[in-house]
Amino acid sequence: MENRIERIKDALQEARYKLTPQREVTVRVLLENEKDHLSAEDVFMKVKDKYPEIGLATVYRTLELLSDLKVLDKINFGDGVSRYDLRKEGANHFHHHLVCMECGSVEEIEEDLLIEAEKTVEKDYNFKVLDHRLTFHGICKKCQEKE
Amino acid sequence: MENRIERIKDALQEARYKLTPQREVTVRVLLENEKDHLSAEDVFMKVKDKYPEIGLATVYRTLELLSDLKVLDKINFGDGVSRYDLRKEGANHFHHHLVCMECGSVEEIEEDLLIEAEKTVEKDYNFKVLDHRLTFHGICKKCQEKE
DNA sequence: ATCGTTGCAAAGATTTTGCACACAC
DNA sequence: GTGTGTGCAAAATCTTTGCAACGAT
Repeated sequence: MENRIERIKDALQEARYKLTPQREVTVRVLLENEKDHLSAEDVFMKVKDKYPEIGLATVYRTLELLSDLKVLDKINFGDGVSRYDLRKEGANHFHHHLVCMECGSVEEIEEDLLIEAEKTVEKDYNFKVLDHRLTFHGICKKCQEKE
Repeated sequence: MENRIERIKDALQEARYKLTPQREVTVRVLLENEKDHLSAEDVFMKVKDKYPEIGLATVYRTLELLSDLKVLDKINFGDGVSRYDLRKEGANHFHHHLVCMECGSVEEIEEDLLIEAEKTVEKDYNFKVLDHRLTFHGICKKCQEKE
């Protein structure tokens, strides 16, 4: 945990930004809720518990900054809000998501399912792949069992 | 073209909705700009050329309706707006996209790259896949040649 | 006459920006 | 001191909703 904060601090400093208290609290919230795909508003409320003086704009600015630095990925599951997802340590590909259409739960998959698909795209379409987004929509295990 | 409008009319009527003039103009605009991933505002402006009395709210309502009927897919490439994409005739999977990070162009891929990946997800994660979204981010052919 | 549909305007929700002040080096 | 970073409020953007009027059956 502290280790990962250090890495993020390094990433900020490399780009000449500081790890201010506000930014550190925001990062901690993201680390503590790594599986939850928080919206900016979600992050703001959780940060506010630990650091009540913070403003919403600062949270937005921090999230945008961390997205630019590729510490975070900004994702969108089709409801009106952007959500933020920490990039895994050393992961050079973005992980995939399974979104349940019944209960709305989101599961993450680390396994890279796209190795072949990327080769095809590079070869057949002359497109240089740098990143990808893959989301499956369907019914999760729990909701299948309910029926 | 007329053929496809008839099919969409059928889809509407099956769900007890009418193909009003406003809706028809909207559908025509979508068909004529099938490759362009228009935003609601884009659609509105193009519809307005043909049917100046239309209101923006009607366009939004039509787009939402057609999305519910699975005639359209609502997609989001990370800029602030939702875009709408006609589902291909008889396509039971959503096509994929190649988004160029240089010039912003969006290319479509019809080929299904996810057959194996879906099997993996169904088997290893017990997740029943009903649909998917796959977008590759990278550099398109043209922009690679420029460099 | 009923009921879905529309246009307009207003409201809502999310995100961004302007600006004066605070803080670190 | 210089310049980045912050908080607040206002603005901007995108989308949805309320409501009276319209139109087809």
